[in-house]
Amino acid sequence: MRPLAGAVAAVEDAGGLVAAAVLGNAAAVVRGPAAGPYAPALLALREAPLLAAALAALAARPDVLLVAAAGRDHPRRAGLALHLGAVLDLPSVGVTDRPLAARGDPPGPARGDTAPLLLGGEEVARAVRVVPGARPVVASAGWRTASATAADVVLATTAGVRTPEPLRAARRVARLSRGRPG
DNA sequence: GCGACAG
DNA sequence: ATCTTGTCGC
Repeated sequence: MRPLAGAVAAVEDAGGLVAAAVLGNAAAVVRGPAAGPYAPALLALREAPLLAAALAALAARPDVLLVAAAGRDHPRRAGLALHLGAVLDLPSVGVTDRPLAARGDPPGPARGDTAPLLLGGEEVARAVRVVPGARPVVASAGWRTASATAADVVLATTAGVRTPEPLRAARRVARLSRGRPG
């Protein structure tokens, strides 16, 4: 799994979003209206269309897609990260600050320590300690990926900062093109 | 004041 | 998500 892509959406204004996707040095940005209002567990209905467009605008396809949203850690086991992977037919991983529906004990204090996050007795994500002393990150299993893989990807794309590099890059691109004409 | 459920 | 203030560590 070499090429890793990251995708995030930022708020442009009331009802408007800017979606950014990055793959190595390449980046794609798409701006447009949100497909719907924000509602917990229904994020895909709001951001999936624009994110899919941004990812489709990328010249190459990644081996794994990282999305700033939940994957299988979702009431219906189908968060935005899962939707995007399915629609684009790409293995995907979800990364969030906190679990949406899954529950579990916190991971150990050392970088690399992980703890399972369960939903109905099934492990759907893993709490990952990326930075010692900082809150763990949630690595959610996505489209065709297991939570262990999600945790591996998160650790492989981070060093001293909690957020995976592909997502940081995408967020930066999105914010830079926000608030401008075009 | 209470609770808090991705972004 | 986004904004802002304040504190801490390197």
